[in-house]
Amino acid sequence: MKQPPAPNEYRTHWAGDLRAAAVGEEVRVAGWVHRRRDHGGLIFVDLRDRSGLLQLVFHPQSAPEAHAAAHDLRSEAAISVSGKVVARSSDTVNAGLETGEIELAVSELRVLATSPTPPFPIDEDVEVDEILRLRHRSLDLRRETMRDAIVLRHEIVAAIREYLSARDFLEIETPILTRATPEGARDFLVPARTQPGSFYALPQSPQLFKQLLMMAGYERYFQIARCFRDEDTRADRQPEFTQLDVELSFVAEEDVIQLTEGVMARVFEVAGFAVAPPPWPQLAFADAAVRYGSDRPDTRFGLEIRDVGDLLRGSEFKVFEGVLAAGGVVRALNAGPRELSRAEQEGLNEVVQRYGAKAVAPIYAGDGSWRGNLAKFFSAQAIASVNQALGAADGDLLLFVADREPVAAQALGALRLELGERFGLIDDSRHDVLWLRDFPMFEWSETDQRFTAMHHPFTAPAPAPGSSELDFSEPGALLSRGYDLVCDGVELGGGSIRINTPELQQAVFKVIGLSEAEAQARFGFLLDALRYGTPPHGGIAFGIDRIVTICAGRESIREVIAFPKTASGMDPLTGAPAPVDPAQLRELGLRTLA
RNA sequence: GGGGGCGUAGCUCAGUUGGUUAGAGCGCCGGCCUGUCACGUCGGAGGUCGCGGGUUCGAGUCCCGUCGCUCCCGCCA
Repeated sequence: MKQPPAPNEYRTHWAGDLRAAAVGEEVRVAGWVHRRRDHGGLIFVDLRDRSGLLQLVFHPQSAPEAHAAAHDLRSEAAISVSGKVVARSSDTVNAGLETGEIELAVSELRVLATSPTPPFPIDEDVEVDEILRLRHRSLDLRRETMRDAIVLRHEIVAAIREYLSARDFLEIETPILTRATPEGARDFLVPARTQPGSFYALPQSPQLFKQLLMMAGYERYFQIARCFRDEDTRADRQPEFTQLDVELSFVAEEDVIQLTEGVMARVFEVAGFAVAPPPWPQLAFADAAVRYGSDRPDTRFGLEIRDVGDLLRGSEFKVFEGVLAAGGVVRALNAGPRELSRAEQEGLNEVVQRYGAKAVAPIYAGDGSWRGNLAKFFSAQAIASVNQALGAADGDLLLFVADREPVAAQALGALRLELGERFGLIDDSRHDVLWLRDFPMFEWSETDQRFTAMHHPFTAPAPAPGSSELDFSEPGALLSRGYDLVCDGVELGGGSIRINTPELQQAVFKVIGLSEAEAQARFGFLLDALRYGTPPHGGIAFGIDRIVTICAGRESIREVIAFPKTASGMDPLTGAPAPVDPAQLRELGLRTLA
């Protein structure tokens, strides 16, 4: 701990902070019974507080009363003890314990509160059913791995606050009760008692408020902001999550990126997470889509994907030709010198089929030729050029997917990750950070039959590649002024330069099918504020939960959130969500459909 | 909404082709034990095999349904 505790009737020192320098001192410590070793004569108790563990010794002769009481101690009882710090003899030093050179010879024991046997072990790091852990979260949080994660989370957030505050950023709170947004994720709604039939929405992000703060002249804003999205969860997604929200005025992309690199380099430093010093590499979205089949590429290993459609065009292989004729793509990766069993190949098919691809076509590269039943369809020249593009050597396994572009890209991206993991190509001690840039501004949505903003509709558009003008007649070609930060295949955050004129904002709304009247109704307050000299501004938002997860080396975001929800959005601790009293509903002018 | 995995003692798990009284380790309870630190040692308790139904002489095991957890697809500006 950073400071000793203020001495009181329960403790004078943190148990885990005592060292050999304290030998001879009379101290009092408090905490929980971590483990007890009762020798009949001597009794040892490991006392745990937030600072760590300390061995207590109860001697039957020197402190008979305490010794007798210690015999009845059980795990997780809360106790306070006083005694003398003594040095351990050299043969009883425990090198595995920070306090292992000393121990406390207890003279007085006060049992402050007893505990029944906990439903799962607190003193060892075993896998326990998660719902049980969540139901008894106050016990689960006592476990060292959880405490480490929660402490790390605090240290990261504290470092962020310190770093940004020192650079003139103001932390400003924005509303939790706000207005539903038509774009984006499903909103959590809160019925308004004073206006039956009307609802607040919980914010999906403080996006519009932070832009208004830029319009208001606050120049540099940040917030550790809680956000809410009523969508299905994942290992890296919760219905409520915390983001670091940042916005700056009179800036362009490089300004935000440079600032962010400073913040995140500091975060990684605090977490002891080894990454290369900034500036970090930047990759265009279009390149990432081909080479990694992902907008959050894991660049810690190779197996890069190549587009080989043009090299193979005109072959006798009807599957590839059909896809190419329909405007699709043929892409491939070189899996190296591997032999696939039939079962393994079927497993790879399952991977790509999750993303809508039909199958993986495996071909074994020979010396200037191909083996396998597909080889006969291709000319020697096609084979040679594909071998060259994939760097194929004799015996290498080449995996092809032919499909519509997004399907083939995603499928091969997933295949690449699967192989990287299966072949053990990912070095866990290495961490790669990079920026993704040059995203498309709009995506065509088949379900809605309209364009949607790929980032969000307040992002400033950029001209299509090769053009210098914003041409809204071809929205699909426009790029955005957005940027994402990716680490080890995880999207840690993303942001953009924003639109700063009402005309441009209206033009973007129009592309996504929002009429002027609708735009006025939904975002009138934004369009109005935009008129009054809005500075060029931009910012970024980071998933705090994801940052802590990756820094702590955990598998799930739930491991770094004190009170998370299950995959179905339930909280086993409180039982939320739960039915409410009919009187409450009446007051809100609501009734349930039963 | 869809697909995969899982559900057996307090915890983590095993349980063969459907066949006697469902097992192990840890934990828990009791005895012994003065240098342990995953203490040791002797003894003991502890089970609605998630729930419901079905097939069968017989179901932890097979079938149907259902609930829960989890991973993924869709979704997540």
